[in-house]
Amino acid sequence: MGRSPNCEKSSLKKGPWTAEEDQKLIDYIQKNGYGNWRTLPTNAGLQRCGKSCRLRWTNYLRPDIKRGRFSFEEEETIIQLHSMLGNKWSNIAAHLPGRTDNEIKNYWNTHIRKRLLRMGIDPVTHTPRLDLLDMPSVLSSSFYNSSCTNMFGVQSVTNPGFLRLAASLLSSQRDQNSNLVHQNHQENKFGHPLQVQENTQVQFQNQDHQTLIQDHVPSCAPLNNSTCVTFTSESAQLKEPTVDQVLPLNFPHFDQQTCHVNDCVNDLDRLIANEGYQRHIIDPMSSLTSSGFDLPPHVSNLSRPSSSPASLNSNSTSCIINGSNTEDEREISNCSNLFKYEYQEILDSTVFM
DNA sequence: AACACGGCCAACCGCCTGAAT
DNA sequence: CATTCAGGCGGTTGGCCGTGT
Repeated sequence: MGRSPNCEKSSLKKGPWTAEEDQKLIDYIQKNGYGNWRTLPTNAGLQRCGKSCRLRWTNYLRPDIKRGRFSFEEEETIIQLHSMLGNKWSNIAAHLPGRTDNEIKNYWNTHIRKRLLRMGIDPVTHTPRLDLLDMPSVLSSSFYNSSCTNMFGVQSVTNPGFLRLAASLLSSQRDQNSNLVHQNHQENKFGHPLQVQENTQVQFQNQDHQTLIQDHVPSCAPLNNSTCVTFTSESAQLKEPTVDQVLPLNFPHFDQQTCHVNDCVNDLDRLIANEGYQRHIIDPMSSLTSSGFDLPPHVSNLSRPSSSPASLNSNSTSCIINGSNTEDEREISNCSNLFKYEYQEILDSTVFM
């Protein structure tokens, strides 16, 4: 004979927990720990199944649970891990301290999954939804055959640039109501006042489906000298965003409030070593056109180096930047270099969006 | 003000695996 | 070794709540 049943008592309560029940459970676990869920309800004076107590504790009452909105970093982590692990919520939760598998699962189903679908990204495979693309033209293009197999091949599942783009776009959508940059004057880490241009609402609409992305695009520029990372919005009136409109707000290493690049050196090395980033930037326009790819209008806009944050030079790795001191120059240089790598990845991805 | 609708999320359900008996 | 269950997991549900009409 095996064990005797424990959770089949009809007298056991179900449904929402009361504050009194919560307190009983908390008090008991604080005194005795939670080694045996089977006997816990009886010992704690609860008319609940042990399983119910365990769920209540692990998903809600545990003191180390983090509440509130998911951060951009958490969202990006979820997307990246989900692309590798699938619906392994407990494994994903193991990488997000304070978050429960249930919470992550709920957040995925109610937020991320829906927005990925709206963006035309398959939430299961993390690739563009093939049913929404003009596949004959894509597959017949020499550009696809020569340059972008990573978008639909095996590598596409973990393509860091694409996943980052997806996370960034999700974040920008989420944050648009959060008034991220609504002050007219702010200071960066050097004490320079930042000029925040009037927010620009940009729409991005895919011709094949009704993806609509609204984005508030700030522009940060110190007012009093030439040391700057300027995010011009010269194409603010375009219907679709250019690279510099997409990146500054969503750039994962970039602190919008302070115009500070976080952990850029380590990240640069990591990106180059592990994620296939290159130390040079291609000339997007010539590369695409020479391979016979018919550039859609918004990609043409993306390809203009002059619209990039630090005057991306298509023929070299250098940027035209003026700085007032060493720290500023290093900061700006790191920032602009990071933008180069992102720029190329974003471009690769955006061609198919 | 009342109603309908949809989003959110805590809690439950059902299944699987390893351990206890 | 067979049986049974606890614990863990992913999927699903139902009630609450905010928003739009």
